[in-house]
Amino acid sequence: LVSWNSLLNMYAQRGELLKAEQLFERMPEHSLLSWTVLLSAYAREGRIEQAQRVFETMPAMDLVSTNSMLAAFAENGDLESAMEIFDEMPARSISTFNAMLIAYVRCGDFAGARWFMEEVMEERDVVSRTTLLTAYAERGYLDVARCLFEEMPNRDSAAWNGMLAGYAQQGRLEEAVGVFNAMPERDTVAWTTMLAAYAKSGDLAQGRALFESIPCTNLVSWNAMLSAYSKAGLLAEAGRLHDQMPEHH
RNA sequence: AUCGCUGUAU
Repeated sequence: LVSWNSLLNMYAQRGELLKAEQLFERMPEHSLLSWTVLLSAYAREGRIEQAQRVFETMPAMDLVSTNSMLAAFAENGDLESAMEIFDEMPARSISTFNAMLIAYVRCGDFAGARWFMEEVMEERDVVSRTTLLTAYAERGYLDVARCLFEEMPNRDSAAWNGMLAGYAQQGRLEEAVGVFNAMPERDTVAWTTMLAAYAKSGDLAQGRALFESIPCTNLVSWNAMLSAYSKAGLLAEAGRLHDQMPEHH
């Protein structure tokens, strides 16, 4: 059953809904976990009604499955439905609270999000703070984002990447470079974000140089480089690069 | 002891 579930989860992660559905039906038995994976598969594709149907059909629910349903509403900006679930939960975890934070920021309710984090949540973690950080950064409140970043007791790669992306997306190349250089370690997300920052500023040469030095590329980093060329109208260069893309990407 | 839930890149 464990291996059925892992395969099911693999399809779910990739968004291969049909395969996930077929596998789910073919499985010899379903554990609570199988149901939860199916629910998340629908949620990830934005099929809220179907996720909800699974949620109602499931023979049992636990904290994780309820969190998944809550997260689905949250991602969709349905604060009301999210709250309804939240209020009725017999037990909550940090993921529960963090999902609620998403519900607030997806609604654009920043004051609500802050209030929730500071007054309602009994504990906050790096995920909670990064959620707020990126929400502010996306809206251009980079100084607020920076404050949240500075005040983090600990920063993981997503926190660093979130701050980096904030500057990158707002076209603040200098600050982006500053963050990038200050990072204790850089994963592919960080490299790709920095590449996108150069591309956005029109510095394709720097972008390309950076791209060449990425230790471990993936489809996203290739897409970033390719679309940088395309957007600049350098279709020939894009085509040349495209042909060099490794098969496994 | 990474089979499921929350934050970051195109």
